[in-house]
Amino acid sequence: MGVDGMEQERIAEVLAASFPGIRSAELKRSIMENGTLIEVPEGTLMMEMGSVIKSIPMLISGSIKIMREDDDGNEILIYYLQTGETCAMSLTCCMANETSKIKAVVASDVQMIRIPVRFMEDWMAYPDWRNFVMGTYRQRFEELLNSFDSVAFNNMDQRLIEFLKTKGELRNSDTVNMSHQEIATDLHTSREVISRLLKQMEKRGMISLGRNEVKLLNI
Amino acid sequence: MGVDGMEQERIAEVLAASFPGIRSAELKRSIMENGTLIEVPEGTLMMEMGSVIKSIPMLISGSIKIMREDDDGNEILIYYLQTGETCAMSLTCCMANETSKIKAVVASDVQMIRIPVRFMEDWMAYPDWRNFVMGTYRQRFEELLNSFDSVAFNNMDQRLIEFLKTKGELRNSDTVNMSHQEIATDLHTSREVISRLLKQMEKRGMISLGRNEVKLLNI
DNA sequence: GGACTTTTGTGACCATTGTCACAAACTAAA
DNA sequence: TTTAGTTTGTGACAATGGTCACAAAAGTCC
Repeated sequence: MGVDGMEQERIAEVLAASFPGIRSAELKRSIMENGTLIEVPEGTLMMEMGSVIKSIPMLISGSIKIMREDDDGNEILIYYLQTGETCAMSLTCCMANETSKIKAVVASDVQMIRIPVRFMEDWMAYPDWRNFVMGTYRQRFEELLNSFDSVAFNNMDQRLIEFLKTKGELRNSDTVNMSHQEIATDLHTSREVISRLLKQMEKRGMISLGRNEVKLLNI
Repeated sequence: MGVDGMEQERIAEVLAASFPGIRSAELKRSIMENGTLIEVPEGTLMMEMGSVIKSIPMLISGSIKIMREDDDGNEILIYYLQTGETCAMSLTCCMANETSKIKAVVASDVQMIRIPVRFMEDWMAYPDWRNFVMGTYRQRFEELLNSFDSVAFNNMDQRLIEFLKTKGELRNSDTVNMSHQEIATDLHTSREVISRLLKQMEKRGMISLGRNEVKLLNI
């Protein structure tokens, strides 16, 4: 068994660990044969708005930041993709041959299986794959709804609290290592607003501040 | 051939007219046998947040307003469903046995085929149905993204212009018959803000105003 | 240590939106 | 035609957030 064989074995392992819903032996084999296991370092731009989508990522570890951009270059965070998830945009766009409506950047070093889009159609015949795809849609739709809510109904202070909480949970840590400017960009506001709000929160004992660091205390 | 037979014939007709993507004879027959043709008058509350979804609507005529509500009863318009479309929420939720995350109200008298959710799983075996479902998802996701954009990046004046344009296109008319209060509710702002902005737009010759009426001129 | 860059803190001010108050215009019903 | 309810117009003011300006603090590189 050569290098390919070893890679296929590894794919089988990570599939079982990260995508437990995919059980059909035949589907697994097809994923093993046609998917590629790749690693992508933090900061890599994986997808730009308007770019054509040629492959579907199945995330094994790390996280990917999904953002929306407008014509003037303003951007705002929509949500993060994590282990066991995939990109809703990839799934639909490749079926309709549409271009991406979002931008994706690796938020922390990623391991993933990359699937060429041409298999999508065929694999829809497998109930496991259909459920995976439909489940992905449901989750993404719900997360997008939540982000929509947040922007529509909440003030910046509430949005900032939500953001810090989510970041903490995502990294499984009570420290968020970002500059005020980075946070401001994700929330699509200005650095000054974030600095002011963080200072307020510190005074109330909710967090403690350091350079490139927010420690979550009573949030 | 009794009443049922006549209803089935009507369903066959409207299917062909409004859902041209569904071609499989077998699938069509199943829809005819298991769907019900119903009419729902304007203003009917079709779905509340948190309610359990038991059927999928396939829209033949009219339109349905899809809204999001927060805990304090604030609400905001997400988008409208029209002929040939269906509700993304229904599709996913019924598969995952989840409750609705949105509220749906009939915006103008609706004719639709109602499908009990239990057929969803079976019908996914038909490529026509899968494509219909995936296409629905893509459209809904994109529209939700657009609404998100609008709230995230645009001021109220731009959002109001977009809203009026969309309303006009939807009803295929250059007159929007709504009170300022109704418009304000859809955009989740206050009546005064809308009154002021509309007055400005009238001064600039973009619209003309009447009681419960906005005429679109140079918008 | 000194020069430079990055990050944070903050005051001042403006624009947009939300809120309150009240009047005027219009409609419908008695 | 009163009367009551609905819709619209508008001024005043508050709250939030965006922008500008500038300084202080913390890190980096030599």
